[in-house]
Amino acid sequence: MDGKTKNRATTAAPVEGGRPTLKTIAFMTGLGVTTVSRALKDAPDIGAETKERVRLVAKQIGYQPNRAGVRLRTGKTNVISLVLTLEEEIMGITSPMVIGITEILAGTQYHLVVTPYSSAKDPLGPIRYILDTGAADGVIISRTEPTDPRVTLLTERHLPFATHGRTEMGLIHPYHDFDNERFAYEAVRKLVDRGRRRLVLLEPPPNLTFHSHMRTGFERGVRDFGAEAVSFHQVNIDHSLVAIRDAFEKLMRSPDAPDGVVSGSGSGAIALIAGIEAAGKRVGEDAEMVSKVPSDFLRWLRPEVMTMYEDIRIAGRELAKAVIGHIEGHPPETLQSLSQPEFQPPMARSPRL
Amino acid sequence: MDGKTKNRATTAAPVEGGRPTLKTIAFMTGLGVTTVSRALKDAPDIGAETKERVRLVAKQIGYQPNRAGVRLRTGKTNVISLVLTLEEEIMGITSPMVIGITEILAGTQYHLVVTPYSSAKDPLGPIRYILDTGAADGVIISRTEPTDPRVTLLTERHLPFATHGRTEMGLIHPYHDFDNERFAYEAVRKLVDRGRRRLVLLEPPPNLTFHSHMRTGFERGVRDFGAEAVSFHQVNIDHSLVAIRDAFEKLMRSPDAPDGVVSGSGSGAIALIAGIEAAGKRVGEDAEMVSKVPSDFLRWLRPEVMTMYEDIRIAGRELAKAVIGHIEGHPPETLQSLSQPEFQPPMARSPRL
DNA sequence: CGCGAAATCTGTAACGATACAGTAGCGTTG
DNA sequence: CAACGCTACTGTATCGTTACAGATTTCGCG
Repeated sequence: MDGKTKNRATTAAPVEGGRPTLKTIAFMTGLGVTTVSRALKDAPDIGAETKERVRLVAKQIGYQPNRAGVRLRTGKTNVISLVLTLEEEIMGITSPMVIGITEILAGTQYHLVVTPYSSAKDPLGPIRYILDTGAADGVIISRTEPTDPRVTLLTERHLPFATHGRTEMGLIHPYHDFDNERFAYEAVRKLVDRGRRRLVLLEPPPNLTFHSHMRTGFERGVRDFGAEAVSFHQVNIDHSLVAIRDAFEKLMRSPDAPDGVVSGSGSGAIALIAGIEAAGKRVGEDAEMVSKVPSDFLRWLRPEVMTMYEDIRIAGRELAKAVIGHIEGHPPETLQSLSQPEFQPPMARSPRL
Repeated sequence: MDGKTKNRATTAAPVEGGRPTLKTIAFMTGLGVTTVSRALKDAPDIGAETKERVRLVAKQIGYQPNRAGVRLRTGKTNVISLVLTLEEEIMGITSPMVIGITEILAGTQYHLVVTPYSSAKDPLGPIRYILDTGAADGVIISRTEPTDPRVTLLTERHLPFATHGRTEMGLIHPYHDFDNERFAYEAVRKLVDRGRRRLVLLEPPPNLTFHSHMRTGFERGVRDFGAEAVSFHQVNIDHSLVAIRDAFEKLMRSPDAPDGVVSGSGSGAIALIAGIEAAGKRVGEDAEMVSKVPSDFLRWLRPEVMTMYEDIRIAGRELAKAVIGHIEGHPPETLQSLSQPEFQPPMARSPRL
């Protein structure tokens, strides 16, 4: 047919109707597939005008690279995996976490895949799966432990990740954390300011890193502000609400009963309140309470409890930014963040009523 | 070298160390790549013994098909996409939903990808994206509307999906729903049983299908049990807690004040309680309340509120099963489920204290 | 005028899987 | 015994992309 035009776009006109590929653009521009590919990546050996032309056509026809093609060829999955325990949390912190992560990923080519693992018996399972199958370019993990085998494994195998919570392995890696030490310290200050002296802490489970953070803050506060720590290790925030309530009711009925409580979780606080009331006492009178919360229900329903808000959505955002930074090769020490607790102001009453 | 053995496994010995592929198995068994592929899918034209041998080797070396390879060749993504609004819900129903879905997917080859869309302005955005890029084999959507353009689009384009909530388009499709009509009806019964007569409903936003379900149940209850409906349409469960509280406080201060409340959401209930109390009245005395809840916080903190539990985790499971069923070609009418409300028993007090 | 370098562009092979169109071997049948 | 059909297996092409190793053209410069 046309003997003049070099037979570019190798085989023939691409089948119409389907989704556009590099071949489509190659055909439309009269360029080679390789050129188009390189033009779209802004490679240095492609002419400026050509790049412009390719970009224009690509945008016009709504070209989007085929993820499977890229993944097969390069190994890049463009996937971030959020690894979760199925058992995780009564009071969904997963919700805002997922939302926060996707907010960041929405501006990128990354997709979020949720990878669960059942029961604490095999936390390495999903990590191994991701490593073995190359399922993701980066991983976000939570419930971080001081010596966390997942962190070890991911580091060894050079898979980028970010942890919600810190580790204590002398290993610098991306993380986001809430300053739980500071929270507990300030909580104690608040209670002492209000005349409370005999304090208890409903602590995180001992295996997680922020257990010691919170304990440290609590104990430092108790020392600095001249209070007294009442022992309460029978339960932690991972226990059922019923277990927490029962244990705390018992404590409140005993001669050791505290007059101030710091709760490491919002749902734990609910159980503590129930325990106090089951013992026939009143929150805000017989005992005052400060709790870390992921929402503001408690503030609405029990304004007498002082709360510090931990914004999980922001945590999700920070974690997403951190993994991506890690993937892009930024040094891990620049990918760490710690968010500071702030007391929530008392509930605003509507001014106009 | 060995002239006798036919040169099977086409090129040469696969590079060691990497992850096993069909080629690896082909090399190990001395079969062709095609044979291995077909053996693993239990194709009828492969000998029983050969299949056995291939399966054994595959299991031994931990073969897992490369998702990108499959996806590129067949178009099957093995992905289910959960489409969410970023703004969605204060009280995370996303958490248990995600958990429920992954519980089901864990037993399959499917991965869960969370695809968000910002603001209600473009609910079709993510759907189009998935359709255009072939990003998933199936989709789960929520906040379903009576005439839902997403459902129309997905149906037209034959992409399997399941909706959380029903539609009213004369179109049979997979869904899971909570029986909100029944909930409201039974809620009214409960209130009337306790001597309440002037009732209000805090309703879902009018654009969602379950708005009319809940209203219908409410109104039918009001008729059947001889109560009276007090108008309260200024706000719905999508409004801010502050807005709900203020509106309800106003109502409670007016001569029209109701003595019974049905709340379509747990967080809404919290705002209603605040409204009642802001008006100087008491929940359980001046007005009684029944609420649908996704957790049991309310029961712990405000046992005077009667609650019906909607198990979102189960919804997640049902939806996952439904999409997969749809993908596998089961008729949609067999992929519909409706979960029945149940009153929650009053909080169990610990017997041993 | 010839030659090398620079600037652009290109074809081929490969990633791992599968659809498709075979082929080889063997027993049956007229 | 030729033709046929069946069983069991195989090679090739292909999905969309990119790495790599050219190829072509232009231009400066001796």
